[in-house]
Amino acid sequence: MSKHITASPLERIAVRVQVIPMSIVDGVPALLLSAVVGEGHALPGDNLLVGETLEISAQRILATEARIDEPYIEQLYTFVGPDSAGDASSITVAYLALVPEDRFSDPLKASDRLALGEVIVPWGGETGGPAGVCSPTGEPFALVQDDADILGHAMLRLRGKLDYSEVGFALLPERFTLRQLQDVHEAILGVRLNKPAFRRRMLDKGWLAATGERETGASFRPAELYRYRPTKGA
Amino acid sequence: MSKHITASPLERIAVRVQVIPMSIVDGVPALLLSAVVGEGHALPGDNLLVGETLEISAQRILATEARIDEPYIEQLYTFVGPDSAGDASSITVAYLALVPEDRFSDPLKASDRLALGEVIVPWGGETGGPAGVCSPTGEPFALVQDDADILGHAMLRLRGKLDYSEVGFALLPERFTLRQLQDVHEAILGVRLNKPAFRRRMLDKGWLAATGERETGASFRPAELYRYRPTKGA
DNA sequence: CGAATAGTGTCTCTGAGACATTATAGG
DNA sequence: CCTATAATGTCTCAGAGACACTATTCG
Repeated sequence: MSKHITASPLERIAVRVQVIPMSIVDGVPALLLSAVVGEGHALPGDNLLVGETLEISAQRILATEARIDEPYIEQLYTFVGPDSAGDASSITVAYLALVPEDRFSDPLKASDRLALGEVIVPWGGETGGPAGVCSPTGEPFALVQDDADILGHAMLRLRGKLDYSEVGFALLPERFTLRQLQDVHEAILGVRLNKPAFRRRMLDKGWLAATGERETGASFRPAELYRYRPTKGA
Repeated sequence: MSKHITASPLERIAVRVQVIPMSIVDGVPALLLSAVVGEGHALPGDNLLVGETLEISAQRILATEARIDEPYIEQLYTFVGPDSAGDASSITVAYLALVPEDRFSDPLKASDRLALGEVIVPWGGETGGPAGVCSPTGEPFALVQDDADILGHAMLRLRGKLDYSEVGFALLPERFTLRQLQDVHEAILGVRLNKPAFRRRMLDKGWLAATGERETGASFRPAELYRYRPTKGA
């Protein structure tokens, strides 16, 4: 590590914002990766621009690099790492962005610089640690260590917050069936859940409003569609 | 908000690290505040120096401004705010530091620039929001909005992690009684807990190792002293 | 022995897993 | 009527609150 002799010892450095655009695709946690010239794939990211807040910067990166608008967004953590030039150091702020599955298809069709990756979590429960990514056909993507760490943090955060927060609904369309909600939970937690218990728990929380409508196109009994109803107050 | 015309739109700014040195004092969550000239009290903080990681910077600030060494330390969150000069913007990374109660007394005796503040959480459960501080005699301290927000985040984080992590033990000396552990939990959660249930839960987690020793100096039956035993593996 | 707190046994209630049963759509 | 899935009823088990009871130290 190089030491600089400066007039002021104060560190004045570039700020990098790195984003994980995540969803549940085919029942598996998945994310969008941008192609990096000659380096395979990496998380979408860019430097913070003058006048931006961190959250606005993350939204700009998502819109520019992954063509995703109005995501649910959440800060993960911040660390010191090398800057884009590679010699000096910079600060990186990692963000997690969640969207419903259907909002991944348009960006993937429109840009060949984007790739879909399936998340591989090599640890159980809330142990924590880095996570990996592979293509939908199963070939592993090479990730830099920082990206694997960020992704691991993202999965840990999701598993921790899923049960008492709205993150599960950020991964679903506005109207959804209880089975879809359960699929999302199972994908994030990496375990199978008990159906009656899951239904009871979700309905008891008061988060769900039945719409009276039912899904269409199934060749069996159609499930009722629910809507997320944010709880006002404590 | 002022816009700058620069050759590069890249934001190259100072990084500020802000720390909450927290403990449980007399059964109440408390923290150390530094005196700011002409401005009352504020959270200890300083700019990131060249070559420092964020965590090392937080430790330096704690050692320098609050005379606290080897704390349990945890990153809270990062936001864009005004820098120390007040005109341009900077990035602030907030850290939470936890120490046992007895490690607050030496710094408070040694430095008259430090003040002890008791945390006031104006919300129940895990609702979240800013928190306040008052002196041990009950007079409120004025906090800037950012500090109140950071403090609220800290309390929210503590409440959320208390039950499944080691943060509770970071607030206790190496050997402690189950009553002390329960006092810590009650102080953080802001509720009274059931004694037998609390004992069972803690002992069942396998986190505690009985030392065989007992506390001394009490005029009643002395409690057994326990030690925290980190769980290896999942 | 009295006071004060440590530590435990037991009842009950609640929430969740397991499993079986009923309900409803298309073919 | 068959099949596949939705939705629900019920049994059981585990964890936690409530409460009372026993244990142990000092004075």
